[in-house]
Amino acid sequence: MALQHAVLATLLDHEYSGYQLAKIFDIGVANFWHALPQQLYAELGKLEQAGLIRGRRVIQHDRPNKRVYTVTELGMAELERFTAAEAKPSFFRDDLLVKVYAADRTDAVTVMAQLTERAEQAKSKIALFDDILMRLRDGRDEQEFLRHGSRVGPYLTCLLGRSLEKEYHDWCLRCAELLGTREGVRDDA
Amino acid sequence: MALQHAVLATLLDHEYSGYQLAKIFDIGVANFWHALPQQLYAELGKLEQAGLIRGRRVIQHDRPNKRVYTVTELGMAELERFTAAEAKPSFFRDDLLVKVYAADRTDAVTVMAQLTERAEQAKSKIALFDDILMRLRDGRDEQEFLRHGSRVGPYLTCLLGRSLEKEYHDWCLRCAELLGTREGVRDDA
DNA sequence: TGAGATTAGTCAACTTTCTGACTAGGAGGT
DNA sequence: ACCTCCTAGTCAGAAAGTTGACTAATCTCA
Repeated sequence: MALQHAVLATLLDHEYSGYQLAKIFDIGVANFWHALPQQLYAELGKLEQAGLIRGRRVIQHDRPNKRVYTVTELGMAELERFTAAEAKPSFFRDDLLVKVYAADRTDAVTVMAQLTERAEQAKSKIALFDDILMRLRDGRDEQEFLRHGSRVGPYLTCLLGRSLEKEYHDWCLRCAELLGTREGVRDDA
Repeated sequence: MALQHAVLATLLDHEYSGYQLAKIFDIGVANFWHALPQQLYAELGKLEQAGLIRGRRVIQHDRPNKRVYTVTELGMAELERFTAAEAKPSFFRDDLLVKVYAADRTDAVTVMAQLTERAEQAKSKIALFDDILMRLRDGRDEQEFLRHGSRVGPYLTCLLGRSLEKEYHDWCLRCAELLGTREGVRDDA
């Protein structure tokens, strides 16, 4: 179970409330994990009970009060234990891939449409990553920042997210085009 | 739930037994999905009950008998329905990313070791993909095969798998090197 | 002849994740 | 005054995925 560790890692930079975490894990800006609000609230409860994070009530006057969390010493120790432990094999799951796999037996035209749409989404995600990367660099040169910046972890994971999204984008367009030419061929027959 | 559809898509090319599917979904040669044997046997049971696949007992003399499955008309209809329906957002989960995210607060040396090891794994996975791609092409030129081959779906998903693995590989090495130079910097201090 | 690997499949218990409905206060517009 | 959106969080139940132990036949090698 590593949602726990993903939460701990996120809380390294900032104190966040469940609601804020929910947004981070929802859009997947964090990019390496995804979770629903309900899961996060539950996880925060368990983490606090276990003493890995500490919650603090924040009174707000313009909106409902909230509870924000920070990582404790124990939490840091747990993160270190996790880092040293063997990683579970990563996995990637995607409906669209299943559709492409079957595309020449189902409906290639529908799949093409979904591929081009997904390419668009990938494009805006790349733009979002570029935005985040720029903000993390905060004016510094990338080489300089990576060598001497104090917190490069989030930058590195963002770089990977961007690369993968770029590959995915190009692949979508290539597939869509290809399925198009094949459809064309079939129409001739 | 799309394990169901991943199974249907896999059975398009061949009839397979639960045991064979388990191996395909285990190593993730299928690459777009992963599942344990227990899940697959359960899923095959449900799919057959629902009439989406049909099982056939195969008597073997050199080893235990088995039951192999093929997609029915109803199953094809379901795949088409799935193809037309909206795709769930894809996701990618990875312990190593969580570790890198936190690396400059935990143990960069351990993470570096894991990055180089993972790079090696990515390399052999790429080799495996190249192998599969070559077998799918079966001597034909890629352009030619993609334009006129009868079954390009599996080839296309394999191409994506290869691209993503390549990016992941390069990123691992880049991160490991970078964390190394930073560690060096810290040692000087 | 016997041990160990491979093929083939099953059962039960558990954890994790997802679906959907719900409370509650304040902000902003009409 | 009302309606809707946003912030903040909770609860219950179902589905999906994981862990671990188990049966049973056949093949290989010593």
